[in-house]
Amino acid sequence: MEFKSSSILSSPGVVGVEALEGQLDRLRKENEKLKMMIEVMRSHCSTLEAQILRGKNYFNHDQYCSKVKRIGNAAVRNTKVTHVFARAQFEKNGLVVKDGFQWRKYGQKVTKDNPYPRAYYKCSSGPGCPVKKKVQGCLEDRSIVMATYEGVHNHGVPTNTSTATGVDKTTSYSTDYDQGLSTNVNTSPFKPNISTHLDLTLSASTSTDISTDKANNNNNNNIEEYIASLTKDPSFKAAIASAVARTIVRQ
DNA sequence: CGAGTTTGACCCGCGC
DNA sequence: GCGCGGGTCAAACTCG
Repeated sequence: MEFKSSSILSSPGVVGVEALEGQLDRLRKENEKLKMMIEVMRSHCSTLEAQILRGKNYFNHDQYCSKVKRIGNAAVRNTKVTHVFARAQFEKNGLVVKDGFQWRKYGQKVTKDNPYPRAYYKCSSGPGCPVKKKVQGCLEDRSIVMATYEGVHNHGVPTNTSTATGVDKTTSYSTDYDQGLSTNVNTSPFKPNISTHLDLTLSASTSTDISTDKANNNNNNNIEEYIASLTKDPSFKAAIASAVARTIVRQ
């Protein structure tokens, strides 16, 4: 995108108050156009973010809940069910949602409406822990997965996380896990306290610690991913093209 | 050798 | 009643 402000200001031979007022007026108009473009971008960012958070396919929370109810598993009905949208981390074993617990995989299925396999895990952090977890990738963005937790841990969060496999050594996982993540199936999983534990949204504002280099890198990665996801959106491109076209027409 | 993963088979509930 | 699909089991396999 080409901005003419600098060229206007630096153009030789422009003298006098009228000329400066003319420049100021043009700059104001230019500023208005840029504001409008920012507004368009903001509205599309909100739309896109809502789509990602509400979800398509299994990321449509209502559809997912109705599906869970339709399955009608008694065990599921009687236990606490939590749906968590999380940014997955690629490891040698595939997509991993790092939540501080140790999980043992006991099955994998390819479901009808999603080509990415759904993995089934049991908590192995504590003896006889009844908690199960299902993890399935998103159709449109493999870096995002939906994890479904069933049940309540009969033990605390493992303290020696450095020895556990699939454990995020950088995550300080407190005992408010259940309060923060174990929401009922009918409640929204998009609570602010969730996003402080898991990197659930694309918003850079969810970062809780920007004081370290690592956090800054994560922030930059988030912004890059955000930009990448925006540029993939055809409606976003159309909006930008429309705004640019209007700017050209008005000049 | 033990712990974890993979994967095909089986079970069970639901919709038609 | 039957077929479909999700969830679980368990034997085989892998890895440290």
